[in-house]
Amino acid sequence: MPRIVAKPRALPTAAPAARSATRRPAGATIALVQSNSLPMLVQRELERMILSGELVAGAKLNEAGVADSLGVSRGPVREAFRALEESGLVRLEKNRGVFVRRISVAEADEIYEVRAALDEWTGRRLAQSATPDDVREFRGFIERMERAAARNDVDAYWRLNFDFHDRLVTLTGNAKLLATYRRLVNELGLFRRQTLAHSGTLPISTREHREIVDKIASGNAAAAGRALHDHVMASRERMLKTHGAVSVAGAPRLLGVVNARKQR
Amino acid sequence: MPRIVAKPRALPTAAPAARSATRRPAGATIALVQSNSLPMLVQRELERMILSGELVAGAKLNEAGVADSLGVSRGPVREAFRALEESGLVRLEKNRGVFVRRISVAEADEIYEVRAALDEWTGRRLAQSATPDDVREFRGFIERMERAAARNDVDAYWRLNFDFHDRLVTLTGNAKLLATYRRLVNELGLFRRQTLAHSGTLPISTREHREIVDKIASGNAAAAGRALHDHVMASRERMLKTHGAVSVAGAPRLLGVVNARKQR
DNA sequence: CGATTGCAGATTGTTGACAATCTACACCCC
DNA sequence: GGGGTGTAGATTGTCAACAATCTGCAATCG
Repeated sequence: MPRIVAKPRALPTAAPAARSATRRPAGATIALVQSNSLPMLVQRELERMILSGELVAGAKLNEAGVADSLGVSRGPVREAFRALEESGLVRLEKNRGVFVRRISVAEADEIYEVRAALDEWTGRRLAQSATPDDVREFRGFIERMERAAARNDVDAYWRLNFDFHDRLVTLTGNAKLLATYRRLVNELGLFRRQTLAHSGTLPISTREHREIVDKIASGNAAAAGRALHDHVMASRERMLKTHGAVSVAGAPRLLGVVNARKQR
Repeated sequence: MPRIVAKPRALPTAAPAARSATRRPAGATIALVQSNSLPMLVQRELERMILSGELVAGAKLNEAGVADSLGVSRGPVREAFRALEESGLVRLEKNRGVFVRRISVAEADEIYEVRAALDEWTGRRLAQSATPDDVREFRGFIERMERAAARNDVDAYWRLNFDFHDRLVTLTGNAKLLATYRRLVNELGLFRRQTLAHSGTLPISTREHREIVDKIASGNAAAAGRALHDHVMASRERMLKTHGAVSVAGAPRLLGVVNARKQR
């Protein structure tokens, strides 16, 4: 198993500043150090590392190692680990260590279903509350996604897709929904071995996106909700296909789930 | 503000057992002490105290105090605090302390909306996957709820209602959905100043519950989803009413939310 | 008399050290 | 030679002490 060392200068520019505390750069960040404790900083840095793929799923996180590389002691690191465990990004095994969580196909499948439910609600809400400006912004996203798809830039497409969906949920104005949604997407991020990697599916995804925005713009709540729901479930199907899992036969939406109990 | 002291013998029966570790009762729990670290125990105990109302919203939690009363040092307590913060039950203020979170009406409102989305999905799924045994179990719940309502036992009713809904989500077989649902309900629990307190609404709630089970039993996914969605939104309305908040005029379902943006 | 400043006590943030546990490797016995 | 056993090293769990920060009160000055 690969011993995790983490970049030596991951956070050292921030840590000393927080420690000396007496002298701060200038009239700069006054309330910034207020809300940022050491455990918070460590948590955020580890989260960044995990979500960026710098720390792969299954990797072991060494307490002392992380503490050293970040220039803090083990206490704050342990606190950060607890928070990350609760947010679902790492798994704690008593006396064994902490590991970046590995999401199984079955679990990813579950997450997709929950996401579909949240996104359907998002679509319904936006169909009623979205302003013309909002719609213009969404169309801007789609335009950029089309350009990215045209030049087969999967990375850029992925990022735009991420931002597009995040923005949709944000504009519902429901902070709790956004927090819930982001937690799920983060966990799903642990799983993405480039699900929509092969650029063949990009045009399909783009068409679905356009459908979503059109339905939102039309003000038809039910239709917009259905469009978003189906889009997420279609993504789920694409995921299942690329992972060779036996997809439930039939239509992707609420069919063929007779023995759902089994998937525990 | 009331200084929290917590019951002196809150956990001491468990703590020493975990510490001496050499001698365990009998051939009893071998793998139990394996998975239960001190921070986990503290977290669970504090969670229980908060959800049971033993610690009221807004109360300050003293690190040393909690550590003393639970017979551990401050380290595990701090780790438990971090986990509880991430799960949304407490709020950490740097250099000020940790406080049991206080949920505003606006936030509770948001949570109800997210819950409605999840419950709608739950209803749809159960309409397709629930077995006759499941339906019988649900009807059992309703029967008991009716009896509790008949004798105006609001506490018993509340507990049954809680278990009923939890069981619904559990039987979908989607663990991630269940975890997400419970997190939201926990946070909502911080808010319950007996929303359905006055027993007048009990018959209404019961009628809605029967509707839900009937629709699930009928196998009509869309109708079951709608029944659960509407039930949650009706609960939301009852909550808003008892808190004197200005409920959005009009039908409770997806109407009159023209300026949703403002509720941030 | 009101506002500000300084101080004392209490509380939180962080650290390093010690104890318990696990892992891996070498050794021994059959 | 194979399987079990014991020990050394490394890693995690827990703790107590030190440093930094905050809160409340009292004294002082305008």
